[in-house]
Amino acid sequence: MGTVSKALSLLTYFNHGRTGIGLSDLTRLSGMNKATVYRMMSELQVAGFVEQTDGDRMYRLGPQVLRLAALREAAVPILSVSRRVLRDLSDETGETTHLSLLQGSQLNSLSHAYSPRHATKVMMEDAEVLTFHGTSSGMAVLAYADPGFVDAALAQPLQAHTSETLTDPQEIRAQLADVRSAGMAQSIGGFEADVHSHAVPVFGPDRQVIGALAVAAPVSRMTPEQTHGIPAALRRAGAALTHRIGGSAPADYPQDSAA
Amino acid sequence: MGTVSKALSLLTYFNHGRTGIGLSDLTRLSGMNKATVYRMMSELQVAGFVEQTDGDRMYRLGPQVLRLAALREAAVPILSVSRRVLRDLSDETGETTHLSLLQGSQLNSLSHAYSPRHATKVMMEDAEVLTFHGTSSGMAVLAYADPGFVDAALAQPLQAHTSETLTDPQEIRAQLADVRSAGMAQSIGGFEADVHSHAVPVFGPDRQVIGALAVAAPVSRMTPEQTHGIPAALRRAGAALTHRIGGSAPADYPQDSAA
DNA sequence: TGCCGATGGTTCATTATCCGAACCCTTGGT
DNA sequence: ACCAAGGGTTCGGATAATGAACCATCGGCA
Repeated sequence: MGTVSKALSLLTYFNHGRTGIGLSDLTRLSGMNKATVYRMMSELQVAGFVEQTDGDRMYRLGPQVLRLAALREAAVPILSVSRRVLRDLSDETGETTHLSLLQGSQLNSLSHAYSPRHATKVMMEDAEVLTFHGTSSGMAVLAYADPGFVDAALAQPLQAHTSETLTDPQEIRAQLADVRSAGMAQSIGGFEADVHSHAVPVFGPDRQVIGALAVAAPVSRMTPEQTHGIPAALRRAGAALTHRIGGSAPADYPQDSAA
Repeated sequence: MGTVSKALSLLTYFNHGRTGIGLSDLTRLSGMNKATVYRMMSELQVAGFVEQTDGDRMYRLGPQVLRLAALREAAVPILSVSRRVLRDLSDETGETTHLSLLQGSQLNSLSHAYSPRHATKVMMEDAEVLTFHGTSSGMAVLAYADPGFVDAALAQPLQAHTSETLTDPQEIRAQLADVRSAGMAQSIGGFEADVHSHAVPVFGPDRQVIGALAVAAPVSRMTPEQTHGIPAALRRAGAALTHRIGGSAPADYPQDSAA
């Protein structure tokens, strides 16, 4: 691995639970030498990718990432496009919706929308890592990912979020086949108990899956009517999002015949 | 310069006018060897910081920056960043400073700092609504807001806080032109008699104005020295704040020539 | 058709750069 | 006064970055 990759990998240790990391912690987390980490963080700091707080000397992400994100949006307005789609889908279903995108080998939640219809709702946080095996979004992505990618994802230790989480690679592969034939993944209590979520894949211009669009509802609210209406609305929204970002579904994706 | 810095410097060539750059262009822009640029971009690509389009092989910023930006937002609410800027500016000028941010269609004061240098000082309260026409902060924001936003703001009844407050939309628009050419707004007794305040706009990552940074001093203390020193310090502080929150000024904003 | 220039991508010997064990300095707890 | 832990620094040896030259492909263009 090159020096640049190592330096950038340091940034992956930041998340919602760890917005600031000290030099020693970062050394332990990365397994690299302290001097190495220090030099890399110094370079990242000069570039504005991280900054150090004044009191404790914790590192945190710097302002430069905001600039880059704004430029990325200017070039590929996935987030701004998705916001409308998410809003409409939340309005239509009355439930929480969210978009997650593949970033390298991990799936990150990046945008969400709530519906004001009900007092109780599923809460979401942006920039969180989603597991492939334990979420409907993850399964929707895996179902349309390269075989090699699936192998790599399932080769890692599969943690059970709840008692409902599937962790046996064989069972997961069997379910992926179901997802492919339905064009949609579904998870009842697989990530958090009491949450029933549906997800459809989102495709890029090269017909590769780039992420997933999902609806998450409390199990208690999944009436027969919702059980029918949510998948229908989600399918439409997914197709719309894929289309609006210039993507197209692969030939074997079950197309909405009414489209 | 280290390898990491060089690699990251490649990202600086992306801007609103150049959202996609080819390998040869990037080589010319950076002055580095083509093989070097290629290797670095490959590493950045694996990390998700850039991606290559399928047709032409232009590089553009990748989805990973979105994740980092979301985390930065979560980690650094703009207020905590502004507190240091306000403190430094108060120390430097010896006067009261405050930050106001656009929230929807109204401007709210959100943070302030006092200087211990003088016994008399302008007092501030956080979370107060500032009028656009009657405060230097409001004028600084309006001067860089969308035309439609300005129209809406001036269409409302314009109350006079003091006898000095401008309330004629025509006169206000004329003054906004002055603010634009100076890059700074100024109000002598416009909100409260006896208060002379200066304000500069603060910009977000999308070059939109998001608020204003201001210095408020008693009229009696505005010596010729202060009349020169406060605007200079304020300009610097405004640029620093805009930068530290990842923002950038629009092209037509009068830049500090000594920067 | 073959030539031309421009582009993206690759190779490999040289050497600049990075690495890491060990060290220093400061802080906070006891 | 001591200790442990954190941030930061040093310097010779190991490694990874470098760049001139090369290949492959593409799109004009006579």
